Amino acid sequence: MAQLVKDIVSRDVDFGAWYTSVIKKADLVDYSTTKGSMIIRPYGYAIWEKMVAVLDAEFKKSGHQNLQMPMLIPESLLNVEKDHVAGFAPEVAWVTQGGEETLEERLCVRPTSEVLFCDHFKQIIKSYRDLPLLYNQWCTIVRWEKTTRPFLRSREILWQEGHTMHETSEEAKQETKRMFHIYEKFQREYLALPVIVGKKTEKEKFAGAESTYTIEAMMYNGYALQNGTSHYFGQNFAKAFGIQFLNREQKLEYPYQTSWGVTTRMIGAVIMTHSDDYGLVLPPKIAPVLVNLIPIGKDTDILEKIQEIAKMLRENDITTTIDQSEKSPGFKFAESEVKGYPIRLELGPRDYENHTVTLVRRDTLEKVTVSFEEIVMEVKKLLEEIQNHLYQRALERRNAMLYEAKTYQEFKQIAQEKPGFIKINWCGKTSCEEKIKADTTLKSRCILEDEVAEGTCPCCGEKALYKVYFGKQY
RNA sequence: CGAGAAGUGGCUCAACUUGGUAGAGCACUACAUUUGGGAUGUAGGGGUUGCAGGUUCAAAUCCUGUCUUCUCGACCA
Repeated sequence: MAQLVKDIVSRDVDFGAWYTSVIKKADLVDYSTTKGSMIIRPYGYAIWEKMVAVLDAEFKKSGHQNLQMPMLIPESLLNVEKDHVAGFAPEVAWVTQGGEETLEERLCVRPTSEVLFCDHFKQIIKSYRDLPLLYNQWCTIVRWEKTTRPFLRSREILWQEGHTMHETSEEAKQETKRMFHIYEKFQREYLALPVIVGKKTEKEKFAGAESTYTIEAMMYNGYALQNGTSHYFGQNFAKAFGIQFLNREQKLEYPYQTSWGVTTRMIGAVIMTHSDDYGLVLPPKIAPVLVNLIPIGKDTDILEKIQEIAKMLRENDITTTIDQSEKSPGFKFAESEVKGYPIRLELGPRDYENHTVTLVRRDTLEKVTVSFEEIVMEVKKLLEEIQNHLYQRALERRNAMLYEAKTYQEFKQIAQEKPGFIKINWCGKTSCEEKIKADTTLKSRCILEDEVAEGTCPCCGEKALYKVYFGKQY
């Protein structure tokens, strides 16, 4: 049986310490000398590259083009849309000096690029023929967060931000939905994350947006993680920036806008959802290396055979790594678990004699013995099983932490006793959200658009308008 | 940003209370023996104690400031 890894605290004992020990032991990140700026190590960055490859292809398939905008925003430009600046002002970093000279106008390091895009859109949008404009950029942004945690909340954030402009509000709204569907599908199919998609309340929506859709994931400890957003801006920014186009009726009109983004936080979500006390667990579809081959003993025949097997796997598009270090087998097994390779392949003298290898799947740590001929087939089958099993396991765990409360008393009791999300009928008033926050520290996650509210709001007793999930968040 | 805790080789910690030449285990390097769940022996390299200042004949140890990390709030992808 597998042995617990030294220095990894159990996730049931101290979830926070467990998380940081897993990402450190698996060599995903390192702390840098400035608070909130993490070093993403090659193995961690490789996971991000897998995610980027899939999403970028999806964006391009749906007609988006990549570009690169500046990193600095003049203060006057940030100030153009008042809700936007009010929302972001508390967390922007400012450049006030260039070389030895104090700048006449402060420049803010982009916390998001809406205003930069708008400033540019103003120059390039003239006619309905210029629309829709579907842009995306992969970049880093800076938000001066108070509390930081690798992947989940950093000051320098690696992300993707899509910015689009449309002729009609209907088209822009469709774009908003199309993109959160892409996110939802990606997270379900690739990251094996069961997510809840819904609309943010007025209180929680993006600064300057008309509506914000959110992808809410639930971590192992029942905490929520906002794992992607898609905003509909209507004409708010277009009006503030004076972006107009000549429409099909020969009249000047303000275009309709969206933006949407996901970040390296997704890596944190994957870890906090799937990993365990043995270390990292990665869904095969985003694992940088699928099979870790471990030769046992120094027999040349075994080493040659394992090279041959690795080659065979690679020829079948299965990424591999061979652990040829001098470490003992036990060490290699444990290390393989820490790193979260979906499958470990062991080949020792006993196996070699029988023309078999031992395959160990990371999610369940179950072992199977297969003949040389069956390796590729069995590995493919296992990878698929692991991917599905991770999703199913996460789904069951999450569903077991979904609650519904009818009365405020019941709500408070669940909030106090059980981690997870609590669904209630809600009146729609911010004051009730604030009261709930003050009483329980829970915040609204999202409004469930497909569900119809019934009865009254348990908080104030007025007629309920929405079904809403509440939960604690990272 | 508020409350609390902690920073000593890469990691985990000791020495701090009561100032007096920084120590251990793991990791690392070399060689040998080992190899189916974190091997063993021998030899070796590596720190001036987060950073800055102060007190003192003398500071890891006492004082002040500051930075970073962790926990809990507030803020947030």
